Amino acid sequence: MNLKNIVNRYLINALEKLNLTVKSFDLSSSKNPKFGDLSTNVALILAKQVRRNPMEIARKIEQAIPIDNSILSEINVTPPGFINFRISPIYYQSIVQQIINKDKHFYTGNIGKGKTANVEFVSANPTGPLSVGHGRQAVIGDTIANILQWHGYDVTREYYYNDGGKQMRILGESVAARYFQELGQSVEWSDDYYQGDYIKNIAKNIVKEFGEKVKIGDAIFRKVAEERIFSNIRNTLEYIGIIHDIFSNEKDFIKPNKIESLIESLRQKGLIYEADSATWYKTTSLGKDQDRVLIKSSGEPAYRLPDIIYHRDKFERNYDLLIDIFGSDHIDSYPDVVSALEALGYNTSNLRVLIHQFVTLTKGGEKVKMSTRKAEFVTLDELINLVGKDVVRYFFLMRGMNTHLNFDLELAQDQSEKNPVFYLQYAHARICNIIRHGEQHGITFDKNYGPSLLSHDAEIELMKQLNQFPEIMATVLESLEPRSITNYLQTLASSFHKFYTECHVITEDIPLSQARIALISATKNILAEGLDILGINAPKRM
RNA sequence: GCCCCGGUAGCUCAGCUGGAUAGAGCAACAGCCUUCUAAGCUGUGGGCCACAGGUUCGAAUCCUGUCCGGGGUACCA
Repeated sequence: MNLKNIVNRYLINALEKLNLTVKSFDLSSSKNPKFGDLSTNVALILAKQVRRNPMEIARKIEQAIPIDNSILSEINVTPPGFINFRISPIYYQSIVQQIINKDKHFYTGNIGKGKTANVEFVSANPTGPLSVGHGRQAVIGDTIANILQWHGYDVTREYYYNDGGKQMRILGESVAARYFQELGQSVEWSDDYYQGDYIKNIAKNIVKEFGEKVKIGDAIFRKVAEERIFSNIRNTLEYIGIIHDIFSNEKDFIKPNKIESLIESLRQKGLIYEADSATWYKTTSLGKDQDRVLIKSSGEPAYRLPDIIYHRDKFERNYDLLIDIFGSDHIDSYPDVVSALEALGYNTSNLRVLIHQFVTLTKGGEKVKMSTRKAEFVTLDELINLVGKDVVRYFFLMRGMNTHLNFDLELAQDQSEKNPVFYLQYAHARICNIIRHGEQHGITFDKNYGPSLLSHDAEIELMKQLNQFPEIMATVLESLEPRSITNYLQTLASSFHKFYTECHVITEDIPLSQARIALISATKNILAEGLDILGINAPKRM
């Protein structure tokens, strides 16, 4: 059981003894160590209810809590009515043992045990290489999947794409145009065409593989382009450690019978009408300011339609938790998908849609506009080559997904050398080095070490941080914001570096050395565990 | 117009399910390596938490309004 639960129980017992009831109260780590380790506002909340002085109530509660020296060393009350708990070093010392003994509490959660989850992310159509913008979503999605796995979920990583739409047609035409240019023929060039060099390369390859006799409108242009681009996308994803379990193709969801059945279901709810020879979804009756087209007058489905069918399919697959990760361009359309699913009778409370803001790229202070079609973008590959996989992942994870991430390319490399990710990795490598050093001097880990020898301020502080890990993981499962993990690992690493400068591990004092080896081993385990969740390497040497 | 996000140190950002003195990194300045990795540690300077109201014992955090910035608002996906 974790520390908070233990103290919480003390409080509840005390309240019962005093015949006090309260709906909810806060028990959290004290921001200022002066006040102890944990503080609660329960007396302040109660004061309002019973109309009495909060200090008076706090003192009563304080007296009703027994001091158990293995956990609590002190309780005190401070104005305006906080009750503060100081935790016994004995408790923190026991944390190190738990971590070393691989206590499950530190290595896995049980909330998702026996449950399934699906995380849909990236979902870029194969019209060009992944950009830096896609990278943010890719890394966030993969890490959220890791977080769910840590909590016991059986996670499916899914990539949804569309290779049948207008954009793909233009892609094929763009390649064809380059192909004929390559053969020295003059072709009509449209501004709509994709302009990146990768298009030229694909065209050159078609010349090489299929010769010079491919005709205008041949399906080969699009087919080869899609294959090439898709394999490139997969390589890029693999490059930063991401592997999807399922690739879902829109084609499988726009079959006539599926479309008809969906339209009919919605029509029965009075949400469908025809106008201007198109089929409309009456989003105004669901609070939107305008209705949306589901089937264009040409008879083709508009993109919302397959999205709805696709999501219905995911619901039918009966996951316990569905997560969609979209860029902010979806902000307006996903509520329509959700409302349609609700209208169809699905319980959307187990669907979580996470919207992240786009990456704003600047080059020497000037904004770089990103457009796949105009080939104005920086590819994810280029970025990874520039700064490395670990930095890319960390960079995208350390900021909240609601921030408009500002990324200056000229500073990217510069910043990477001072990047906080090295701070974490360095802590891990340093520990490995100390352990090696100990081995060279015949001082190794001994499970009969004396935990009570760990009593230096820097040691206590480090143990306190270790104790936080499961709690951080629990809050991240709620918020689905990986940045809490990066923030936590920073403070953990900081506590370790401080410990390192103040306490020598390998010394002539063998018992103390062994106790400290236990402490740094536990620290190493948690650092590695955290980095693993982030998909970042924990190096043994740097 | 409508919707979503943001506005915290010179810069990039934490902190935001309300708590006690607002933090980190970078940049600037001053220190610390004859013993485990200086990619580290210690210290100094730097803030009307955009602005104005409100709720509260208590607001950077919640509510309302204003201003500024980013994005979205297609019978493109």
